Amino acid sequence: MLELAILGLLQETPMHGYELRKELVTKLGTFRAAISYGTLYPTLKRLQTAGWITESESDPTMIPPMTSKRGRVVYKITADGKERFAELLAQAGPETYDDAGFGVHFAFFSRTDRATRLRILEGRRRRIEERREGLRDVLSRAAGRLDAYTLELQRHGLDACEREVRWLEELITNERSGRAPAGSAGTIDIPVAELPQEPATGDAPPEPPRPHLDRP
Amino acid sequence: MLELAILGLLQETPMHGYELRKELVTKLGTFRAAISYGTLYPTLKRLQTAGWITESESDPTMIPPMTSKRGRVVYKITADGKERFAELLAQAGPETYDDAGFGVHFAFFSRTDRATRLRILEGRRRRIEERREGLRDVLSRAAGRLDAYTLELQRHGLDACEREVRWLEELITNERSGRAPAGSAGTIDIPVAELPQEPATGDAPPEPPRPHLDRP
DNA sequence: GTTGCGATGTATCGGGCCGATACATCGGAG
DNA sequence: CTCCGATGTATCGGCCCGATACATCGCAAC
Repeated sequence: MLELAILGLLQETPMHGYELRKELVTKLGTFRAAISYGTLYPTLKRLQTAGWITESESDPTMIPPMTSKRGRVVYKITADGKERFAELLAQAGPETYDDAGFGVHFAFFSRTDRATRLRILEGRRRRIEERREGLRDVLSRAAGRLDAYTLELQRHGLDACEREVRWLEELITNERSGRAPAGSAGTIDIPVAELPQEPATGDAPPEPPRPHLDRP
Repeated sequence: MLELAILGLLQETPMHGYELRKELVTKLGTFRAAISYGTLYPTLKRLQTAGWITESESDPTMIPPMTSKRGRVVYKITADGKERFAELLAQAGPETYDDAGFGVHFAFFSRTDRATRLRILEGRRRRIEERREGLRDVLSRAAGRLDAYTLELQRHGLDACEREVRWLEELITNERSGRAPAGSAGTIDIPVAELPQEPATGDAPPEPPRPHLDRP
């Protein structure tokens, strides 16, 4: 999970740990609270051992407008790492559909082919629908067994589920009709040379037309 | 966290692991996915070592209509355990306000005094408001830096935050005016003898009048 | 000037929790 | 009679978190 996120961010540009964490927070905001350094550094070490990334001392190719004055340990993705990233992006297991996993995958949707995007969106919907059915069961069957507060909690959970299903449905419809989400912005403003643009599983490249999505 | 949940459920009635897990799932549904046995059993062992609960072989005082035919290891809360539960219920640290922690505390609100309920509700609101502000920052400041999908993810997260804040606000208002939540049901239908009704921190007992809460 | 503080930056440790896995038993359907 | 699904207890490896400990830089206050 974190592996995918790190590989994805390092594919945009090399970074050191601190920057990485900040990017992780802003990009995966809601679904993944903070990402502790106690997770980040061991993971970086793991990725290094596996050969997906390399470590280099404060390289001078740093973009000047970046806040970091003098990087200590800069991490950079390797060719193998890019392969690994593509592999992780395309595959969708059960962990792809839980809150954290879905969030990470979704955050990289602009680099995922449409078929995979649809597969993930539908898998996530299925998952949430199951949760929703469970809550409906509790609310109808066990209504008398539970106190008012517990019921209110379930109701709130049910509400959130229904809302997410509707959101997913909208996204799925848009995908099918070949539109990107609401987006006021386009792709990422990084040197294209960084991205070899390997066609993941042979599909049209992401970021199609993109009109708008009716949201109140 | 799990400690509080287990103690709370065992205060209602003695149970064995399997039952405990099922109750855990239905009562804490949304906020806490499944609770693996790989978590449950070690925790039970820990609680036992600490002296909060005791283990007894298949006791005959089992309620017949219960699904379990023949309990193997039945766990029962001790007097110390009840004290511990009250202590955990009343105290509110930072972990009380994350998703899991809040869910567990909320699920036991009918056994929490009003002052504590308000404290927790407000703490949670504060937490979500911070998350919301973070998302607003990202959406306004970093709008051009992120791709359409990432933006959509943030928007959805922001939406969920705003909704939860409104929900909390409603609950807080209700608490202040001495009402329970929407609830169509009252308290739990367990023998009152099980609950010594110790006044946690000296406050009026929960479950006041309870009219309704206007939800669409 | 120097002192001290907040942001930047790297790293480890203990512990909670999860998913996978392995068993064993019981009631009932085929 | 046999197999299957629900019930039931338990462990293991591994991810991830919070707390903690350092060290350095730029800057503002005194």
